[in-house]
Amino acid sequence: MKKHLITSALPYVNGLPHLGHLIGCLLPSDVFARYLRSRGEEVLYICGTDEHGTPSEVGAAKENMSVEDYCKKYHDLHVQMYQGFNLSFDYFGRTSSQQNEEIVYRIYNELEQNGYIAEKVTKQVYSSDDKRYLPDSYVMGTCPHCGYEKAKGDQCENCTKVLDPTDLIQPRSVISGSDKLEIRETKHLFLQLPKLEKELADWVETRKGIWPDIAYSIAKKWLKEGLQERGITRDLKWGFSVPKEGFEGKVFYVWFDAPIGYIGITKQWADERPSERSFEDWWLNPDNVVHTEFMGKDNIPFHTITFPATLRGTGENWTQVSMLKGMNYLNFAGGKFSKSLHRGIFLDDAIKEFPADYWRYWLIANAPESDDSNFGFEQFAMTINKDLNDVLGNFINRVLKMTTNNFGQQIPVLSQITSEEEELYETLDTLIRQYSSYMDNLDLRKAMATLREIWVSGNNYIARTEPWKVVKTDTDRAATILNTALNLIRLYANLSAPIMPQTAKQMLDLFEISQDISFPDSRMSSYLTGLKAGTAFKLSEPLFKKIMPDRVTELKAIYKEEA
RNA sequence: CGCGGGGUAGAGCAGUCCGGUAGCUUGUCAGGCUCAUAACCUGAAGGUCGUGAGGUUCAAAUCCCACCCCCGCAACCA
Repeated sequence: MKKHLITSALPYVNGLPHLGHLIGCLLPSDVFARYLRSRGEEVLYICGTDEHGTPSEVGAAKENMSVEDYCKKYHDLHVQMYQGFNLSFDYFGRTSSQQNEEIVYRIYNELEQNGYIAEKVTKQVYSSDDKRYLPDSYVMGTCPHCGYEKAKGDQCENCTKVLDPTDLIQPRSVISGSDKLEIRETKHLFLQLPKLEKELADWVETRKGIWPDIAYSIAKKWLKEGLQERGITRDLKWGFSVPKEGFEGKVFYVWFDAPIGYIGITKQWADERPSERSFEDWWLNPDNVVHTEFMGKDNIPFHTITFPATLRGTGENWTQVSMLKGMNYLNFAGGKFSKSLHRGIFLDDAIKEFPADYWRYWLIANAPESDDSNFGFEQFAMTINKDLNDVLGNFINRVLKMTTNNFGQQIPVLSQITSEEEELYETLDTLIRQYSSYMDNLDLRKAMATLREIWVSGNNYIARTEPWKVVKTDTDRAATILNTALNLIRLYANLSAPIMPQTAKQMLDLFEISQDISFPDSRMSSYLTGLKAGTAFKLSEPLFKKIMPDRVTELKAIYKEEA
């Protein structure tokens, strides 16, 4: 059996993550990791903060900290928030780690030896007041086409024309506002993507029908337009220094070392227990590892083209991505979430308002898979109230109470199975097959619709069999129905656990025996008799609380969601 | 003529690849039930599938053509 390597795109360390980051890659990858573990698969789930680059340097300067301290501070905040949402990383590392540096140098040296690295002199904007080179988007000025005064050096937001920093009238630094800019010539290293194009195109072709359309078509687009050589170094201080003569004072570009970070972070994980773990087992073992990557759509080119090309160029037999899930964007009140404007719902606020599982369920059930989707508190409340509270929560509550009132707090005896139960088994066997097939294919919204149907089938069963009536005339029959219904709670816990780990645990904890999460691998006819008669259970508060209309109004005001 | 995604009941979406009486959730209305959290179960109404009295076809949401609208991306923004 192949083992599963799962990676989530690495969130940039600068600033705090919001719901868009959560649904873009972190949460779906966690759900998939938990799902595979529940099926007994061997899983290594890796993530971490992406730390190098200009935004970190600028952010640190703003907060008057060293870049090292700044990154550490925000890395820790990320960790704290992801714990709050129960993300089950096997390791959450950092791209600035010494292990990542080792891997970056190893890969760079191999690329160099194989002739995939070239030197090239480029022109860069240098700001003498900031004492640094400026990336194109850090240069601001008046657009020569439309006169917009806040055009950036890569593109004018107003007229959308693509610009070069030298096109701008009255250019100035975004960081300091200084206009003391000059164009300097500077030497950089470039990865020769064109040399790898043919090989890459053949490989991408084999991914047709396996990757989602959005990923395949973006990769094809780049290949169709022809790959260009790509700079992999920058004139910055914060990063891994370039180990080559004449490149002193320069560092590798963040987009070169960030994806390599998946490997570097795996090595961080392995180095904790070197006697039993090795990163080679996962990253230099393509025949035995299935690698699934999760990312937002903006990241797709880097995961389908540049990173695979980088690995291929080394000549080593790296584990390549097999499955790839690219997500569209989650919008808020019709617009984008924004870190810089603090627009939207950030994770620290989200967790204060509602339990993590509310967010996890809503986000997965409404994941932006085929198109950008929108977050709104009204929709959120509706889904939580209906699906979680009414359908699932109420089912558990009615079954527990009815049983308690008639048989006490223990599972009653299962006697004669009837056609009602057989019909239920059959319905569930079909739905569970469907559910697992959607999960295997990472069709998250469809999987959630099916999970909901599975919950509904329990209410349906109770409505058809009417145990509250039957108990007056036929105690054995009522006991059988409630025994089955209580077993459904255990089923629901195990099926829902990848999405709602905390709630699932609460559900299993109702029964006073220790149980681990595991996906039902047998048919319902035997699975739904798994909890034995006589097993004690607890009564608890309802698992979910409704979100009332006045609360929705309040939330919309606090988070500035326009109607 | 830059590229990609999307435009299907009030809202949110599936169906489009491989043409064949338009489906799901929510909301609305009616009925059932009264074990449970004003919950649950069943049924009904609601759509000329962005536009084109466009093309192909016995048949188009689905294939072809033209156009319109929304969102995202455009390699130095992660």
